[in-house]
Amino acid sequence: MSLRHAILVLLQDQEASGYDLAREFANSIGLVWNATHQQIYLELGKLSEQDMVHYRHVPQEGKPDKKLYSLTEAGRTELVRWLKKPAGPARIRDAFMVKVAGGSLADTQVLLAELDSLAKQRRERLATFEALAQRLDESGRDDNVYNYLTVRRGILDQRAWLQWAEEVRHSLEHRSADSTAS
Amino acid sequence: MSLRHAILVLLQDQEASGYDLAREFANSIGLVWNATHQQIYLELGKLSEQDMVHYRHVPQEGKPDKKLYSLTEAGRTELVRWLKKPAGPARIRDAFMVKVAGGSLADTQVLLAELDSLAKQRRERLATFEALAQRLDESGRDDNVYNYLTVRRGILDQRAWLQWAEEVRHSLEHRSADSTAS
DNA sequence: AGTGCGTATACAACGGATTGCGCAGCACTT
DNA sequence: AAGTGCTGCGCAATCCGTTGTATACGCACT
Repeated sequence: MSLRHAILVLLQDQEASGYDLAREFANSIGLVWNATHQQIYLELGKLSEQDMVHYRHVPQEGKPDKKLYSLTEAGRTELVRWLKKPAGPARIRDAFMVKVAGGSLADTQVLLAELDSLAKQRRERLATFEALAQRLDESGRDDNVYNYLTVRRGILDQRAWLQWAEEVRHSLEHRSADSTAS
Repeated sequence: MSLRHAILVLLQDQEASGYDLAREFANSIGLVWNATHQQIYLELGKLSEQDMVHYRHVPQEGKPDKKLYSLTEAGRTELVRWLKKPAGPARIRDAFMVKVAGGSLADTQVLLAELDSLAKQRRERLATFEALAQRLDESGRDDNVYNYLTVRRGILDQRAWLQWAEEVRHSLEHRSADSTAS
């Protein structure tokens, strides 16, 4: 149970709407913790009931009204409490990796095609993160060290994946060349 | 819904008990897909009802009896079907990363201690994977390319994390030196 | 006029996942 | 003699998460 804490962390710097949070989860933080808007709205509702967050209603023109959430004292206290206790191990669900593990039954061409498509997404993400890192580096590095470190993690992650993808491609192409030749 | 497929992949090579699978999920595959024994037993039950897997009861001496599961034809067909359709995006839940992102509210010493403990685990895992990779490399590389690639992923992942950890340590130590000096 | 996209919020239903508990025997240590 | 840890299986409750659906307005495109 800790989508709540991810939300509290995001609200720590600035107030945000559910929609804003959803966008952040889809981008930067999404690499490390993901959530859909339904989940976020639900959790914001719960947090609000428990007085961890507070919102003000902001009418808008041309756009639907929104609710801007911010941390309450109780929310900040809860966040500090959570930060102190050890985090659980990281969990991942990478379906593509499972497919590679079961690769002997798969069609190599299909796997290669999927690999390319995933690699493309990763490269785009890498570019986004690198641009972001540079911007953070140029402005005050000290104020947002934590932000910077988060982005660095994203960069290293993408690079590691892409390097692995090269190895996979090499092995698979080798294999497919074999089977084509036979 | 695809713990089922991870299980089918594991059963593809060899028959295994629920307990065996749980160990595999805790180790090698665990980096990419995790599951507890309760989940595994439940899923094996469902798979068995649907005739995707089949088990034989094996009495043992000195240990509890066990059920050794293996794929049926239907299970293999389902696996092949699943391998063809594109995998969803990888999902992660890394609580420690969330903590780093919210680091400005955290106690630097606590974070550093946790970083060390996680780094230790990662280093151990890295050693295990590297040993495994070497063994696979020495025996026939071609038979278990897929297995080898899975392990490679684990290695690259650990290395990327450890590199990131170095960056984090550097930043945090810098910070803590500042605050100690002031 | 109709279609699709972006902003913004929300409910309902189902299924997947975690947590807590329980049983059972053997081996090894303290 | 009691405690700890490993092998092995399983149920029940609850919570988390996904998917589907809904509403509402403005803007741009065809």
